[in-house]
Amino acid sequence: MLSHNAIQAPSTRIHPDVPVTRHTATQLVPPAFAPSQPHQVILYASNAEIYGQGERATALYQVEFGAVRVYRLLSDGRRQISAFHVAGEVFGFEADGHHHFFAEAICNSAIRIFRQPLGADIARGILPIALKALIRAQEHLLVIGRQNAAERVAAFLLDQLERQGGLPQVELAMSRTDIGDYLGLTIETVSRVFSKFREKGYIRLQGVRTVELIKPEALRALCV
Amino acid sequence: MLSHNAIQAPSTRIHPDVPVTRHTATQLVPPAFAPSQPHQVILYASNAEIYGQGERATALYQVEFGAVRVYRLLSDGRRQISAFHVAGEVFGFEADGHHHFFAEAICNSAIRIFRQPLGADIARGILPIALKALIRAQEHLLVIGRQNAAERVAAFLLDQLERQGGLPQVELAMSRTDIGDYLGLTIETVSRVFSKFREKGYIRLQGVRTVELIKPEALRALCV
DNA sequence: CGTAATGTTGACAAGGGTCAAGCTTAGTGG
DNA sequence: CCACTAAGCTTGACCCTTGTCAACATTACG
Repeated sequence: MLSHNAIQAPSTRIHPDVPVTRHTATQLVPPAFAPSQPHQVILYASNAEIYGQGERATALYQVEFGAVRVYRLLSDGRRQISAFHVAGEVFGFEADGHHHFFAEAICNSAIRIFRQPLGADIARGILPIALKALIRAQEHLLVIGRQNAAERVAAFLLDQLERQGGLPQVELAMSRTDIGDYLGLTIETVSRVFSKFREKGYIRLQGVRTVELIKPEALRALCV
Repeated sequence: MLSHNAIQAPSTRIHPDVPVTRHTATQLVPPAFAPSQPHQVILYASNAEIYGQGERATALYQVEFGAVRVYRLLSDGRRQISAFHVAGEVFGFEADGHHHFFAEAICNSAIRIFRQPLGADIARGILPIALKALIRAQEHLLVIGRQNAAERVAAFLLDQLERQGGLPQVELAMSRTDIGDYLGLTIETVSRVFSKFREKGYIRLQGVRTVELIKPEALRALCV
């Protein structure tokens, strides 16, 4: 369906940028806490890796500010972003002591890292968060599995709207490539749908990363 | 992408069977335990609903025998199955006290139901299970978002193989429709891929629900 | 200000959806 | 026990949405 003749050199079309840049997590400032403390805040530069697939999972992560993408790769470079995370959100749950995904900062971001092992009380505290993540992922399955391009982009925009507290001026932290890889579309298709929404008067684009949702109800009607 | 002109009467093409059959959970035998007991086992007939979207979520469920599908519907009838569950597996986690999905028995099945509220110790016990479900869902996102029809079906068959302990004779509990709705494909496409795999000698079909995986390595090569 | 990265648009192709017909299997009743 | 029927599955023809390729525009950055 997507990138079929993907045997082609991954570098040509498929995310030449993705990250070869492992462990370049540019630590803009020293940790705010000593390692012996229960948590520390680390700053990551744009596109810096926070953790990688296969690494031992020893910590939980919380976005202080900025944004994070969590994704997985196929061996030919196809990428699926399973979630974006913004300020306040917790991510990095893993089941068997190993990360199954990559996490990267989308823009310059501060991440609070909790390294301590999880006690029963903490387990109780993070269970609701994990369950929310589970429901989000399963709802996203419906979007990707059963909705067309316009419906997917509409769902994405409305999700962004909600996350930014409902004010119609939506600031996108992520590129078109990220959006495409989140929605299971190509950047061209994402771009075309944006243009179509603009022509229909559903949205207004002020710069490429600022979307004003003029008719959110029209977008909502698409998501049924 | 799928079912676009879905404004058509949902009954024609889109799962006329789906459920309408709410709460028909045919209780083939009386509960094995009295209601005051911490859990009970209930038998569900094929296609009986175990719980429905919007219901208050008060319990956890474990498959004793049989198989379960968990899914979500769009208003026009498009369906996305987010997970299948077989003997031993636990499902029915919900975050805010309400079910966000439907659960149905695929075939005659026995489900153990735990109705008691979750204490800290239980929360600790089910956290790993919930996290595993989360990882499964996110991995499934990659399959649906970034793999083509053949790759999806291959991933599905290998998953079934693994779940049945690795013996190459795989018994499918679910219909082609279920498989399609799980993989984000139509039944026709699923059927065509099965035929292609048969022609290539990857699988042998003994009856429509029994698949012998002759060359699992060929299927694995597809999933990269 | 020049260059590279990112985004947009168009032309074209193909994977997979839709529609339709035929085939299999399972269930039912005579 | 077998014939009939319905549900489920397969296959083919056709076409639409979206991917691919390519050129161009815009924005960001040094």
